[in-house]
Amino acid sequence: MPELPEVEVTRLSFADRIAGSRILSVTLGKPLRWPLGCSTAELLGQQVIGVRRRGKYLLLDLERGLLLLHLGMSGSLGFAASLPPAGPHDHFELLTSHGSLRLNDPRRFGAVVFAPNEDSPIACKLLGRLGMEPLSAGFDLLVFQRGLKARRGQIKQVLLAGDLVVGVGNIYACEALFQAGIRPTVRAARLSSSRVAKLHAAVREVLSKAVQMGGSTLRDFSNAHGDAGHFQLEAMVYGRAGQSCKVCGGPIKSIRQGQRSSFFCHTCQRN
DNA sequence: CCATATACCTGGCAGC
DNA sequence: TGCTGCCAGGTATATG
Repeated sequence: MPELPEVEVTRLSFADRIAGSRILSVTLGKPLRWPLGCSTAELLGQQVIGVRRRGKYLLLDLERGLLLLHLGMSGSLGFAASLPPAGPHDHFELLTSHGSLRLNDPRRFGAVVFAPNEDSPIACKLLGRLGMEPLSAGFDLLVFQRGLKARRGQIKQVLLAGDLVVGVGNIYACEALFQAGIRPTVRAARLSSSRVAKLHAAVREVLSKAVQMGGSTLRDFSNAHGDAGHFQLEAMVYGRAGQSCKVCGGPIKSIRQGQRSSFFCHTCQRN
């Protein structure tokens, strides 16, 4: 579930409330993708300064160091003064003076990793190859254009790779390509500059609209308040194989690209 | 260096 | 009802 919009919506739903709190206890469940990388004692008593986002990572700034949180495929966070008893899929919990922050992640592709600072090896390993932030002013059209020109792969795969632009996952790659009228199988390097400009705008528009709609809830995503998102109702192509295109009425196609499903309209998305 | 395949893990669903 | 196989929002790592 968690692409950039879901991660940002999650951040917005608890950042203000947790900021300034102090960590009172740490509870670990089953192993996640990587080990925490520090003792729980190292976290106790530390103040939570704030919550930032980089790509699909949340960065919990502490007095000394930071926690990198990733929601993987099935993760979600909850934050409340008091949470229900922990279930079998709750694998990390910070009890703070402002409330409890809990990660629920059935598939456990997510992670919570401590880094002493942003230049530490572990932080560089996880964040170092990330591309431009699509919703920031730093999402430069010319850099995007040059980056695409240098790629031999298909545009959908290049978007998903995350080393040119971050945060675009399977749902929003499909949606942005539809909005830009670009077929997901086109070689990135073959896109004209006007189509690249269209795609650049489409990525921004689709992601920011999704943030406004609270993200997409396909199965069980919710923000840290427990609210579901609604963007999935706006989807033009994702998950709509065989249904009719909302623009031209033609059938939405589904294909496989790099072991993942892509959805597109053969008529509205040409070359 | 680049592009593609694999692995990680659980649960929901279609089909038999 | 219960079994099997396939599919799912991500991405580091291995392989070619």
